[in-house]
Amino acid sequence: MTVQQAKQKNNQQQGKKAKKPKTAITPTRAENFPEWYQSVISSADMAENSATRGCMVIKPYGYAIWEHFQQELNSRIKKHGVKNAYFPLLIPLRFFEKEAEHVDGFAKECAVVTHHRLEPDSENGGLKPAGELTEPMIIRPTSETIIGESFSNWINSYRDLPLKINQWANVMRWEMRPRMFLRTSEFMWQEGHNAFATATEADEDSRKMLAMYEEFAKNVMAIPMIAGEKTADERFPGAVATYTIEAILQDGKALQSATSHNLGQNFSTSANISFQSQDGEEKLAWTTSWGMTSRMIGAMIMMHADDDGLIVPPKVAPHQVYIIPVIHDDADRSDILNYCENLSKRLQDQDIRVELDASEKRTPDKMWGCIKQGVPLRVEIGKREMEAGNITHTRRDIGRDSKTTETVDAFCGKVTGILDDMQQSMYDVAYARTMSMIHDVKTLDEAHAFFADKNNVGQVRFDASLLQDEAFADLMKEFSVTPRCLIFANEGKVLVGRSY
RNA sequence: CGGGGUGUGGCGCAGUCUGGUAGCGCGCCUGCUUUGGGAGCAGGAUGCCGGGAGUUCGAAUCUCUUCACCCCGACCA
Repeated sequence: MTVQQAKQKNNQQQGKKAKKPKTAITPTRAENFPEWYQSVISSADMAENSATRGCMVIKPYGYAIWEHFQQELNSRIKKHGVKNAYFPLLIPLRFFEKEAEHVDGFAKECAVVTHHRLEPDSENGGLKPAGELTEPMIIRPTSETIIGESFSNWINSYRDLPLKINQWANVMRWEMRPRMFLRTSEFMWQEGHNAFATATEADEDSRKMLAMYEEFAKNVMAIPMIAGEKTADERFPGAVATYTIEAILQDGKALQSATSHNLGQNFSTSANISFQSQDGEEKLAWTTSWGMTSRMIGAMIMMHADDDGLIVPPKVAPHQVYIIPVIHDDADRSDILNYCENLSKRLQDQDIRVELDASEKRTPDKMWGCIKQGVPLRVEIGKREMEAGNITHTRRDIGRDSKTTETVDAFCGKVTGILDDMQQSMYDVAYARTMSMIHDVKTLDEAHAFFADKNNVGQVRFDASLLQDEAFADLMKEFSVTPRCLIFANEGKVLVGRSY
């Protein structure tokens, strides 16, 4: 049975019992998508808003997902010959001022550090800033300028190129409208910065890193992406070209999920990243930068989660298998727990991330907790299973229709396969939905008609030449849609729609 | 930063118009019965009603002022 069929069947069954099936998350996606999103996060215990304005606390379960994410992405980055390093959080204002377009793009959202000391404030009994800095610092919104400073020191000869450096870091952009994972004032990411001797190499590199992100999104996060190039208006400030992968979420809005920029010689000019070429000539390097952020966790939620909460792709799931002992009679407790322990060890030996819930919580609470946290495989073990040498397991993405009871040996033999199937199936479902949300139109009138009908969700795709049409500006304004990208896979076509 | 909304036990809300002992549901704790898709009964704990200033004999309630969060725009990974 496919996931769609299973879900359909599930819905039909629930439909018979009650008009409105009980869901773990309220409101449902259909009722209120933004609130549903928040509720999924808190129900899964992933993160919460912090006392610090615009910032969030990533709780252990959410952070564990991020750690698997990092691990997978980091190994891919290294395979591209990139080395990790770390640069300062604070950037002297004068470095930041060097690249004019860059300043225009980020100035409005920079946090500025102006003092280096606190002293008692006699007026209110608290503390006040003192020790004004001779030169203000900004908290990095991105690090092109400060890394450029280092690159100008590190790069002297064509022999020093290419130079490929990545850092895992937090950055700060003073956001007006924060949303957990999607847009917070402080967020975590990796930012790669590469330098080359030629323009061709730089452009190839920025496309290659985008392809890496696309592959990562597909195979690790099970998220299909629309890869393409940003239009000039949507470009990174200071870039010659910006390449992007866009996810189309369940509500039809697009989410820019990672970007890779060909910076040309803009930053090497302002930071003076120059080298002596083979023929002894002084030349400016060609640089790229590329980043993917904790926003991707938000994409994962909005792509995969359902009205019962989170569904985590097995590749990044903190617990891939969750074992719930079902204990009726205290006399069986230690036997059942031992049985569960044995299974847990066998799964660990297969490098499966397994969690055994031996807590005092009631069984149904454990089950719903497991569902809301989106654990891929739930295993229930009671006296019945134990005595028959069995276990019962259920896949999170399919639900109760996937409930299977079989022997421990049979399960251990195929658990890896089940997880792989689920990973693939999550992608397939997401891919089908993404494609169903892209609507081809021939004219701007057709696009207008599409967005004017409130029943329509998704994005439109049309000939990129229409972007020059005056009516396009009106379309953008009326429906707050923007060109998401010039689609690589559909040459000459642009994707247009609402976005986060 | 503009327009709208909301701040009341851990969470969700009522009470505010018309000032007069702070309430409900869920959760939490204790006990018993339960336990395979959100258990039942009984008892119990938890609030400077977002902060500050006023008006008043008296303020969750009226006035002013601040702060935070949510939704819609503009901006953005």
